[in-house]
Formats: sequence, C-alpha cells, structure tokens
Amino acid sequence: MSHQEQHFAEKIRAQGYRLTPQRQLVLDALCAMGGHATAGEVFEQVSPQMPALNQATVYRTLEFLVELRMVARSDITGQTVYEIVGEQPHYHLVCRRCEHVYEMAADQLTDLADWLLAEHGFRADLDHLIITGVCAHCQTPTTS
Amino acid sequence: MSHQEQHFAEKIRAQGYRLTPQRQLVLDALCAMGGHATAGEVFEQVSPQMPALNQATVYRTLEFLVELRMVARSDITGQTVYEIVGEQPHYHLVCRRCEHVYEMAADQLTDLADWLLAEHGFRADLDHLIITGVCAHCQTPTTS
DNA sequence: TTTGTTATTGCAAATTTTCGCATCAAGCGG
DNA sequence: CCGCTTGATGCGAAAATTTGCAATAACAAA
Repeated sequence: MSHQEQHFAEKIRAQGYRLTPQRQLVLDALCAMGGHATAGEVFEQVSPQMPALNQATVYRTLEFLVELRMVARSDITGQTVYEIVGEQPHYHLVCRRCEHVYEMAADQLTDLADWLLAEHGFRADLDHLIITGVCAHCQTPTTS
Repeated sequence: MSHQEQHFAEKIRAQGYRLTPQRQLVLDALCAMGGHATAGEVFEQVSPQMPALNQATVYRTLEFLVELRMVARSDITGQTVYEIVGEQPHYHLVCRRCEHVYEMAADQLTDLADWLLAEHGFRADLDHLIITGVCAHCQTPTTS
C-alpha cells in the first residue's frame, strides 16, 4: 500500500466508514490506471484480482469515493469518467472536435475561486473542472 | 412556433439535416420546460403529444441537438441534464451539500475565456459551465 | 479474542441508455 | 406535384447503470 493509499484508508475510517478489500481494490486500480477511467474499465481492471466482486459494487464504490471527494467524477464528451483526487489540483480542457483532453495546473483558477467566494460566498471545487471548447490545433482550417 | 424555434429550424436545415416533427417536439418541450431536464423528463413531456415517438429517438435527438450546440448537456451531481442554449450565456454553481443550482450571468467568465485563448489558443465554451462547491448557505454550521 | 452492531456486498430484478437494422419520410430535382 | 436519395425513426435486443433485500463481514467494545 502506497503512501497515498495509506492516507485514503485513514480518511475512510475517520468518517466512520469501513475499509473493505473491495474498496481498496478499486482505489488501487484507479491509482494504477493513472488518468481518467470509466466504471467499466475499473471493473475490468479489478475483476481478475477478485472475480467474485460484483459490478454493482464497483458502481457503488465509485459513487462512495466521489462523495468522500477522494475520487472526482467528470463528464467528458458524454462519458462518465473517474479519477483519483491527487495532490495537484488541475483542470481539463476538452476539445469538442478532436476530443483530446489537455490537463492544466489549476493556478490560474484561484482568481476565479476567490472571486466566487467574495461575490457569492460560494466555495468552489475548482480542481477537476471540465472546460469544453475547441483547441488551438482544431481551429486551424484543416491543414491535413 | 416562437421566434427562437424558427431560428432553430433554419439552423438545422442550414447544416443539411432534416427538420422532423420529432425534433420539433423535443425542442418545444425543452423550451416549455424552461431549465434543466433529464432525458426521461423530456420523454414524458413529449410522449402524450406523440405516443408513437420512441424513447430511443428522444435520446438520439438530444444527442443530435447537443452536437449542433442548440442544447447543452451537463452533469449535475451525477444526473445528465439538458437545456436549451438561449440568448444569455450563463454558468451554474451547484452546491454539493444542498444540491441547489444557482444560475449566474457569464460576464465574469469572459476574463477566463480570454486568458485561455491567449495562453493556450483554446476557444472555450464558457456558457453552461458547471462549477460544483458549497454554497454560502451550506457553509454556516447548520443553523436549523 | 469473542461478540454485537450495522455498514457493505452479492445477487437478481428493474431501469436507463445504446445499437443494429429494416422501414419511413424530409426535402431536393424533375 | 411526383419520385428519389438518404437521413431519421421505430422496434427489438443488448449493454450499462441503479435498486431492494438477505447474507456477510468490518470494527468497536467487552
């Protein structure tokens, strides 16, 4: 169990929830897979290591981890994807033409966060924000 | 047919697609319902007026309208909701405690949009941005 | 370590969303 | 106004996601 996973385990128990092998496995898988993963991908990754693990459990676990804010759920071009909430907050630029996802450090959004807090008293979770649009590459009139 | 719907009809045909009664109905329903609506809600709204209309058609139509950017799809607390893209761009603050959705004029985001364009050449669709967090009301230690 | 409480899981059924394909009809050309 | 062409729909089946409930197993307390 890595340092981060150790932390996760404590966080779950600290809130009065139970750390089950199923949850550890899903967490591990998510860490191992790195970036974004769909529920189905998580299930496939995890299944061989615990064949008895039910798909419904994966869905519920993912939901649970999202609620605890240990995992971020995002909708990218209609796909629901999950990602470990790591150390560095970041946001995603998703190009609606080429579907490419650019990952950006969240520094530039702190102004926005501050403004939202000052103006509306709203404490925004600006890590893992998804911004769709058209990337630089796809704006040029198809040089292919 | 309202002014806006007229415009929609032209936009669909202008791109070489067909304006079918099913599409008109879904568009009408979405307009009539005002804010956000799930696919299921749209289907229920539309069904009595055209009982033969199939649920799959609603899904496909919604998808189609999203692609044409006449309708915005967002993920709000795990629910996929659709909304007509109206005149005034706006963004949504979604409180993860009370699930309330605050609708904000998008003026304050133009800076962000400009910055993204200047820095990354990314042309962001900042109308209909979803920002989750905790609203002012839910930050106070439960005055209930 | 043993026991009790109750959060979690597995399973199966219900829902929701997607897909393939034959049929239908919107809109263009004659 | 009448056919064509082909995009769009309806239908049924498949896939994905959610839900209820009884059985299981974390983990706190003795």
